[in-house]
Amino acid sequence: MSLYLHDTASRTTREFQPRQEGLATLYLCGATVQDLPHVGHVRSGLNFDVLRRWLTHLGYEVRLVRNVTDIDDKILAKAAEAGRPWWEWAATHERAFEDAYDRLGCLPPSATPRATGHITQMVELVQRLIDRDHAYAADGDVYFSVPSFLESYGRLSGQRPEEMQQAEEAVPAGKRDPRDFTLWKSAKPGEPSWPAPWGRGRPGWHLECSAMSTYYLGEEFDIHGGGLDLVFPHHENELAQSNAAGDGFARYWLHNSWVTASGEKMSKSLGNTLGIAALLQRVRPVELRYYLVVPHYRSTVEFSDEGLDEAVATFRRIESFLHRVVRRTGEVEPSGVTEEFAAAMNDDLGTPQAIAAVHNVVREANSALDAGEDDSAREGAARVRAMLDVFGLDPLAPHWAGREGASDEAHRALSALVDDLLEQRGQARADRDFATADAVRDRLHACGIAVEDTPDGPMWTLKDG
RNA sequence: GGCGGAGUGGCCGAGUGGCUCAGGCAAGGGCCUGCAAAGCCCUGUACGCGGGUUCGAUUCCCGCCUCCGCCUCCA
Repeated sequence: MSLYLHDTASRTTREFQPRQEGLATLYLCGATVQDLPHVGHVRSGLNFDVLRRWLTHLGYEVRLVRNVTDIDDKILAKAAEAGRPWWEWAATHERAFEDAYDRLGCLPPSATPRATGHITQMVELVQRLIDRDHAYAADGDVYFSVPSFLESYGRLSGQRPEEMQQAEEAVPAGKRDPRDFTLWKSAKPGEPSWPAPWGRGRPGWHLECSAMSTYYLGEEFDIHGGGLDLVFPHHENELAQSNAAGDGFARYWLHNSWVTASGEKMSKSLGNTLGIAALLQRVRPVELRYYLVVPHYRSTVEFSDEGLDEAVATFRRIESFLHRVVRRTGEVEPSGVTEEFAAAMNDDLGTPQAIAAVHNVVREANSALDAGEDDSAREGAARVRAMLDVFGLDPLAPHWAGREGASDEAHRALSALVDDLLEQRGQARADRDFATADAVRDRLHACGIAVEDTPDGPMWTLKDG
């Protein structure tokens, strides 16, 4: 059973065959660090984090490079507007993105290269394109010549070059063809610039990804990922410039769909974005991750509070199952995933079916637990942990366990107090003094502590939200 | 105008030419429980509209409607 992935370029689901046995190389278009991250940005990072985890599970060594675009028009404009240095603006937002990825449990990529750190590689690439007559300099700007590469331009996005609508009104003087795109922008007064054979300037948007992906992963690598909105023009242009320069470039193109709000794509320009920080006031990071990671990566997620609440309830069902097993029978280590789960994941990352497989195990193991079949319940829990780990959602994994805020000392103190109260309640129950017993429970509840009676005795948890 | 995606039971969301058509949430009934919670069991006659192909279509084909995206910065 092998992995199949939907490749945007061929519009088919193809068997994944890495360039090199046992090694999977991935390049993911990360953020332009011009603003704070919203759910949509993070979904992309999360979707590819799950792919990376699945590839790892399948035994691949994974090299994942996720870039940081830290120089572009909007960064310069927004920084100027705020009266801050552009590099500080970029660094500030880069940290916000890193923090969001980390809180949501994304494994760190192998590298997170910045555009500004790879000007040399970009200049080299532009020179190669000029040498091959696929690019030309005009007044310090350098453009990629689309007509010079017509035979395959448009292949990725399915656009025909002759059908492309032109933004005629804004065609710069130096462009020979309106479809040509900028590789290098000549320096403007007050803007950052770097030296180049055509004069000082800064890179165009698409250039960095071609330069950095091949620098880290080789002239041909396995998977190039990003949001669906990058297919055109960003990825089309990357592909064109890399192929034109003679590089094989990406062998599979994967694109995640986006998060919408009220039916519309969430984007900065529409102003309908949902910030990560605000959402994490409402739900725990692991719960937000569940919400974003379970829908298929190529399906649109229509964000809704109800949907988020449902995800929270569903995740807690799985989580409380694991806690029940551990409490009853002791620590459980992850074992393997079920066949149903693996089959779903191998079919273009069928996360919805895969999570259904998890639920099936949870239900059966819950029954086993009720029936006192501890071994069977433990086996289920071990599988559930393994499967959740592929989603980055194992509540017992170090990343999530013990992250609930309280320090160990505070937790110990609280635990002692609560246990004391629960003992009083237990005595009252034994005396069939239920008024007192319920009063204790109500009191704890008012303090934010939920108490549940189980066959193994009372269990308490901190309520959140 | 060009290219692409989507419309499934109260809701979210898979999937398939017919056989009981995932899973979750919500709802109702039951078991368990002092109560509550959790858990387990049972309950849903769905596939945008109109044609066609077929013994049989939600699933294939044609047309239509609606929504969304890309073609300009965008995860």
